[in-house]
Amino acid sequence: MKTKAKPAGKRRPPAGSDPTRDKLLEAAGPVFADRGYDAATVREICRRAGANVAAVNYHFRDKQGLYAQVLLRMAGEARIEGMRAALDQTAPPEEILRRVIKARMQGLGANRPPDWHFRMVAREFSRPTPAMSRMIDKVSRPLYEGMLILIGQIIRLPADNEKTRLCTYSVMGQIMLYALAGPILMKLWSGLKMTTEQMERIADHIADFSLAYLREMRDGQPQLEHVSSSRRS
Amino acid sequence: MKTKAKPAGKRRPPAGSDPTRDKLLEAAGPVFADRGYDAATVREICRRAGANVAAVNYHFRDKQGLYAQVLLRMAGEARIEGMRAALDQTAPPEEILRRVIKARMQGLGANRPPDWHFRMVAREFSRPTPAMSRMIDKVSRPLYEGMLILIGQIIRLPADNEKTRLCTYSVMGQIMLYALAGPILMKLWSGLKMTTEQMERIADHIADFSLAYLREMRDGQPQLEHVSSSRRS
DNA sequence: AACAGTTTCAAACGTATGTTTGAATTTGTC
DNA sequence: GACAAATTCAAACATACGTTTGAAACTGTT
Repeated sequence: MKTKAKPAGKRRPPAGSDPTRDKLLEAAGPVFADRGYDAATVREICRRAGANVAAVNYHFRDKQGLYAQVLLRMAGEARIEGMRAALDQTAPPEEILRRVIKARMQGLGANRPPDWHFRMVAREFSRPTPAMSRMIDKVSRPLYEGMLILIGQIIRLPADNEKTRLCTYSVMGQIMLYALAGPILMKLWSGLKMTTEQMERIADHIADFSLAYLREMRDGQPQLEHVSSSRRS
Repeated sequence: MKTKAKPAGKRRPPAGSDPTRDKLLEAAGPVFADRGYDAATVREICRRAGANVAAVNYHFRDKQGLYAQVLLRMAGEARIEGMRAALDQTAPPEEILRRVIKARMQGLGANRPPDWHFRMVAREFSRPTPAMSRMIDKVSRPLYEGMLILIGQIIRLPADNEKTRLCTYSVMGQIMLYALAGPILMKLWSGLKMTTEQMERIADHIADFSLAYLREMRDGQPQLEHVSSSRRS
């Protein structure tokens, strides 16, 4: 006999708020991010939420169900739609690259997700979970592939060329540093506030830093002669 | 009455090998990396090592002691001494930068640490542990600061200038992508084998990618006029 | 106020964990 | 082989975990 679940709700109007359920979701995010799914305990989550441990089963069926909702909620709050939109625009490739970088970095500015999002994503690198992997894959693979095409357009190489991939990784690495280790970088450099203006500046820096090389690649600068010849293959 | 610990050893000669202890350390690394300290269980580690659960207490006093030794061992196997050496060399700054990058990327090549090292480091971002933080700080802070000075020399700005920091982060981000997400990148791009030759090539790419911008900064290219004027302040 | 549906609660349940304990086994020295 | 130290073992211990359970409390409708 499975746990008594929350009924579909027929007698009461769909409640605009479900305070206990919301409090559980709020509390669960940071706990899962800190401790990972296995070591996160229902009791700790409920302690933080001010709820009874059975509430998890009532509202979410079980711990797994709570985790899934936390991920869903997190995906909904991810600030990367702007990258998608920027990639879809019609503009010179260099300009699109700048906009993509800006969109991403703006998602890390004043209105960035809470720190526990950073930690949750980092955890994915250490222990991929199916639920999390699906979420990240669904969100980030199209972006990755879009970037390959974009960088390829700028340097006039196919998207699957080694150089295109390496350049894409170089751009992504710069972005990911902030996306992944933002809070840590802020500790390392007290001047890093990740304000909206600062992230704007950083985005411009990353774009400029990257475009310096990408333009050389495109223009076949003398020091890149060997690459220039391999471009025809 | 605390756990009966492994004696200092007086009657037997210092054993060249301590098979159970070694097996525990071998087994513990991946388990701690996969599950984190809290969720990693002594029983799982002992199951993998083919040892009795009390062996952890006997050889390492407790779970914490085992973890500490795993970290120590891991630090010993870190392949970043080459970066330190390269930073200390006397050569043109650009050449040193290339060598530093090469040294680091070579540490990720054919003889790179086992995958669980990557996972262990990633976990540090999601949940810093004092022991791990000390280890990483001791190892990486001097490198970080050395890089700031080096980049500053190349672009002729002070080490604590914002631009110097941003450039340093841009270089580090590119490196860290492979250092942190190497195994994941290999899944994403089947052509990435992380062989010694390939990592050599990637290192050269990162150096070239970065130096394109750094040279512009140093030479005060026309599109960077505003930066050119702020260099005097 | 009665009623029925919903939500919360405390205790119980079955299972798991790190550590301790005392005995058995192993090992090296004489 | 005797002996003592070292190592391993299984069971016990105290604690903790996610889930279940039945009752109490709450809530909205009539």
